[in-house]
Amino acid sequence: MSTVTNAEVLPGLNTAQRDAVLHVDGPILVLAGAGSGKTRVLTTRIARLIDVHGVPPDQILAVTFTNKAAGEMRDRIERLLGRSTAGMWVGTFHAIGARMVRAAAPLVKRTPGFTIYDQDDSLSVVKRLMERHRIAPKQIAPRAIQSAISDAKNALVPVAEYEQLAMDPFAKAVAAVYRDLGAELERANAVDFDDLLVLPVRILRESVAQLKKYRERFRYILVDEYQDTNRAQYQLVKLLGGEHGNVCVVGDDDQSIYGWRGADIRNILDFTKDFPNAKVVRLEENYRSTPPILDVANAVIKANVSRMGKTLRPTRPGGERVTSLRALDERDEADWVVQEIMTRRGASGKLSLNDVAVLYRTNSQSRALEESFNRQAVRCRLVGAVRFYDRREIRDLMSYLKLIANTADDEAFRRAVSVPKRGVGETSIDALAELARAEGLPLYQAASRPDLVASLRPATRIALGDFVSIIARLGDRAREDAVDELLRELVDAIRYGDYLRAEGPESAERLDNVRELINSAAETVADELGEVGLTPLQHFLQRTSLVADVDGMDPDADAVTLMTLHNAKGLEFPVVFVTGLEDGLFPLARAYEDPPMLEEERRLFYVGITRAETKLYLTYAEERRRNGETIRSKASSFLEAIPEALIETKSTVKVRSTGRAFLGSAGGGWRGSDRYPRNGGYRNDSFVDDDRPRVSASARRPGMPVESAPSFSYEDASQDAAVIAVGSRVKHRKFGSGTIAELTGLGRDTKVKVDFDDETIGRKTLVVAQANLERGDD
DNA sequence: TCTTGGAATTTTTTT
DNA sequence: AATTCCAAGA
Repeated sequence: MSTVTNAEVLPGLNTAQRDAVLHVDGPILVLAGAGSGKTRVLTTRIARLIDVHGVPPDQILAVTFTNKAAGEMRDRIERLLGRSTAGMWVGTFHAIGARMVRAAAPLVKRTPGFTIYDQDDSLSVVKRLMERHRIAPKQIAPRAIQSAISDAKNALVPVAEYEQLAMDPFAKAVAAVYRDLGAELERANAVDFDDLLVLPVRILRESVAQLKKYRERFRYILVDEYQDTNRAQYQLVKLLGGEHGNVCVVGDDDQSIYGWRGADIRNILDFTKDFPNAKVVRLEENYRSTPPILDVANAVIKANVSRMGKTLRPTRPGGERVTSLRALDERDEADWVVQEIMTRRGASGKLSLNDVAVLYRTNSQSRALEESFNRQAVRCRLVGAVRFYDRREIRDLMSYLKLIANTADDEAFRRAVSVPKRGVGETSIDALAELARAEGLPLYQAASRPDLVASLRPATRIALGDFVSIIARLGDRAREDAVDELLRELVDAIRYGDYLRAEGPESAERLDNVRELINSAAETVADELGEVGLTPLQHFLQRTSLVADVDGMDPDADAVTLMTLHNAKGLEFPVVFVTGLEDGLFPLARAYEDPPMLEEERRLFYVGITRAETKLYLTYAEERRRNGETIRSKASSFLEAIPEALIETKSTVKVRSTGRAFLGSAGGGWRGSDRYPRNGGYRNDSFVDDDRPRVSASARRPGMPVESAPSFSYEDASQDAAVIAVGSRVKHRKFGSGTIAELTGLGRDTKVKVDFDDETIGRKTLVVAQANLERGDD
């Protein structure tokens, strides 16, 4: 007896969920609030399609946001069905796109073994192309160009159209690079992340046969997290499912947090226009969180103007109030978080570390937290931050593997040929690149042509010859060998261990990472995914270039999870801390100038809140180091906007200060702000006792006259020392004279922005303690 | 070609 | 704070 027949499954579902599950043919939009059981709806629906309606698994396409979610979805469906779902395509848009490109590679002038360039790879291509077009990176940031191209691709704007629309110098520069990038990627038999969406669209648009093939194959299409799809993804869905209309999209406009990546909220708002007969189901009953948490969530999201409007209704009873915490600084905040976790663990006895997540806006915030966890010997796992595959030693070896798999990959060639150092430097590579370009060849092939390299220095020629023969030899092995075996041979051939050991004290850790890479390669060799015609190495590379941070999250080890709010999407934890709730950090300062951006930040906060099942903490610090300078800030406006009654307020310090001004700080940047003493109730006034004159924090109070002491002198300022204040004149050894325009940071962190008289120099940011400024000329 | 030390610079979020 | 950039020297 099937486990997904009406009698057994439907009683567990509410009316709306049942509506969504029972709908079979035709379009359906499921507006699923956080924690409303949408995963259950999706999995049950798919299980029923297979079991009750007899749809073969290979006629189903399910799109998820991460590979991890894909794996979980397949597992759950197979558990419901009690059998395999082999043949069903489940994966991210990018993974599915890669598969489509692989299957029709010649149509987009690639081979099935193409390389996927990550952001760093394509940025370095962009830089080189800018050089070719004589676009100064000082004037236009390479990243800006890269992201403009990415936006264009995600919006499906082709090069020709972009060129026509390009009016200003920036857009013209982008257009030039955009055009060349396409040619460059093609020549390298490579694609970038965006191409994994754009190229499938092109394939379906330009080849009737392909379109027919996929339309007939995928009779049922399901898309999760639909609010975060961009135009290209939307187009893909429309091309594949537009005809039969068996498209089920699930999303929540309140959880749209990827606008900056081209996600277009109109996709969800306009779904019923694109599919006029679409059924719409709303899931508003929340099964995840307790009422106090949902009260806060609803109160927060209510402030957004552009939303469809939806209120989460609790189904769970009772629950603790949400706690907010004010801390002194990031370290204080982190210490408190760890202690609170341990206290809760002691009190309840059955709270496992796996039940706890600590979330933050930016990756750099993880550091203080991680240190605190380590200091207090509490296990934690960090998701994101430095991705495994981004580590230098891993990138080194991966570039070899990529080059072996695809000798046209010039990015891989450039990296591989220069580590370990073998006497082929930038000059030689550039010379080789010139030769290669003249012949229209990839670097590797140019390097293996004796007639071409004849013009290079003998030493360079020999070094290149050795390199080429190593790659060629390993290339032969790659056809047969397992990837871990190949990696061992590689490490041996280039003496990578010796190289790392010569590098210094971190070599042990790096060697560990190399071993880990070899282990992970050993695990993936057997995994075929039903695709044919690729070598083990090609499988390995295709897989590793699409892994997300959360994908590698190991749920077995008992540890607290630390990650960004973006990474927390789709996850849930009994206990959640949202940290760093300070104005300027969350929401980020720039969001204040841009109302839609502010709303997106608020949605991100909403996502964070709704991750919590039983207890939510919202914390902030009065002072935090950011980019090397100490920033003082007040509680986030998001926090302030929550009705007081919903929150229990705490502070790391029990005794309140009187709020009196500091005697020692002339200019009084902190006057009126109440700072708490660190220990006990006694103010030890380290600022007053410290006899070192300090640059005041006045810069933070625009409009106030600025007075400050030069931080680099303990004695009286000498005659030559510059007056560091806004408006004063200074002289720099190299840049000449200028006027101070801005002053930031405290003590040794003090930085000035100087407008130099020489127009070609313009405005520069200098660290006062280092720049050796002299008194200016007037 | 590669090393070095000082200077300048950080886009927030990621498939 | 930490990485990346740059110019000068080996």
